[in-house]
Amino acid sequence: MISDLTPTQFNDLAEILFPDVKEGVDAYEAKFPERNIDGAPVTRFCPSPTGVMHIGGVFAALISDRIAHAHPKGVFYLRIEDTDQGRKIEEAYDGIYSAMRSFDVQVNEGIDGKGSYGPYVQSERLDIYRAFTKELVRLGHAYPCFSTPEELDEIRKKQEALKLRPGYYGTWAVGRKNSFADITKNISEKKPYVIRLLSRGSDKNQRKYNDLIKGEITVTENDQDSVLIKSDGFPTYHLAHVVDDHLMKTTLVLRGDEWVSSLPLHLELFAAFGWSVPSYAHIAPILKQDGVGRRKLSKRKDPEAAVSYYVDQGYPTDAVIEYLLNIANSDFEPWRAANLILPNSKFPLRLEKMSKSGALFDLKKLDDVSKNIVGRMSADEVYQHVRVWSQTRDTELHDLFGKDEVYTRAVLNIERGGTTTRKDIGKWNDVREAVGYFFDDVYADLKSKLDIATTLPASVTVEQCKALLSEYAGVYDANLDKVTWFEKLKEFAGAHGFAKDTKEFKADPSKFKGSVGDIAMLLRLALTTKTKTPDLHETMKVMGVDRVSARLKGFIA
RNA sequence: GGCCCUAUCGUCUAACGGCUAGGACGAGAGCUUUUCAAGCUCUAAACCAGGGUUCGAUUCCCUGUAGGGUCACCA
Repeated sequence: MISDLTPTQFNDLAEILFPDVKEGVDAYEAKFPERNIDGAPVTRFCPSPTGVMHIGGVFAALISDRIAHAHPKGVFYLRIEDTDQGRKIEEAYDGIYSAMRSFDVQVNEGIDGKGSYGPYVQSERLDIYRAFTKELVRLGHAYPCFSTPEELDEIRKKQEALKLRPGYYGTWAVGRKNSFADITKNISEKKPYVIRLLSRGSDKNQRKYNDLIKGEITVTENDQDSVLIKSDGFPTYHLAHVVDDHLMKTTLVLRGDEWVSSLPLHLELFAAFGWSVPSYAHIAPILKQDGVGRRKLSKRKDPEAAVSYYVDQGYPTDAVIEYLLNIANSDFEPWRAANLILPNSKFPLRLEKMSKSGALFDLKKLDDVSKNIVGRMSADEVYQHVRVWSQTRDTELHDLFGKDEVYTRAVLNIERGGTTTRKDIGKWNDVREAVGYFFDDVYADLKSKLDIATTLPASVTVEQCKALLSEYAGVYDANLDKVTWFEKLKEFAGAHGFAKDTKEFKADPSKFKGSVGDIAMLLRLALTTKTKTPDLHETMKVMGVDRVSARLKGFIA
């Protein structure tokens, strides 16, 4: 005997518990008909507004989006799960919406007022949950439970003492034993209560379930009378998930694999309602190395867990997306190499190729992916991105880039657009370091800290260097092509006792003050204050003869 | 602890039961008409352990070990 209550009593109970629920479940079923989408997948992303957006959330959203949109009529929607009134944070709602907008996932419903299967925020669906819970009570699948937290605690302690499985199940589910009279009395006395599932399952029954990522998994039947409606009237995740995904016609539930263990409960709930069950795909979490062990990327401990980190650092969204795609399906990289110009949305993502266990987040790899993406961008694209990024994050750089647009674009265009790709910029945060010296104010600042003697060949004095620089300023001709320019530079080197080429120098270093490479390095350092810069010839060309001349002569006081 | 899941270079991973276990990032060495980057060449680097099935096991099965998840009126 599962419950002492008769069907009639359950029916009465439903009315007593939910007297105000007028809209029957049939009305809701009629309101949300099957979608006319030719069997296309319907997926969703369901974050809770409890803090900053997590990179793992973007990962789940990305995969859900790509799987749905592999089909022309596929639907991917956003649903906000704010049933925990204690943990919710008002700002988090906007954080979710803006993250969805800035990472280019295509959200069809649940954002910007789109979609006709809403509301897409759970706190606005309370009447729906009440109607369906009423139905569950009426069917004898749920009951009110008046057990206090203290009583539940006591039950658990007894179970622990007896080395039994903890939980509210079977004979331990004392709320099941309440008579109809007890229940009505408690209600009339306004005792607080929750609504629990009246589970018909047994932990002795196991069966196989095919998860689209994990493959075949063993599920043990649920036998816990889990809470469906909390005492504050809000549903738990479990009830809300089942009702919403049924009503919104979800065909594939993609979620973190921490949910695998509650799959039996969800299966029982779908069965209790008599509904078909969606497919499930449980995603392994993104991990972080922590000492010897590894753990989930944590919002509190790891700055890179928050999506805002990538936006603030100035990673192009495509870089983050492609890195994540690569974690999802490792054959993304070869695909990208073979399809250089296709948007990554064309990549055929496969759930069954996803890893069953969590991957360690690798910032180095992200940087590499990002450098390749930035390297493929045109100077104009880089310019635009930096302008937008720097506006709120580096106003000095923003002003610098705004001052002389033509010059700045020329700077960014060095060694770009040809067959080679520069890989010195991976994120907009790198730009200041990479090209700042092109701007006179930044150069002046850097020069004041520069000790030109540090990289000199031992054979030359600082004064001789300064003289060389000054003299070269007089002979530099900005109109020469690269080959001729370098020929002239070699002659210049030779005229001052330096070897014209490296081999000659290496053959007998004692014969020279240095090689043409040393002259080039001296020029580079004087012009840029850096030892690592793009091609010197192009750099000088972009700087222009006046600037080059001024900088080279600037070392003589 | 119970239950579930996972296990290949440092990292992400590939390999119908069958060649010297492949690639990428990272590390190291080298090449080049100037530095760095890029590019090219090369090097080091892995099948968790033990049984079984099999002509043959990284792959299938069992056990162990390790790691992860979960056991809430949180999601």
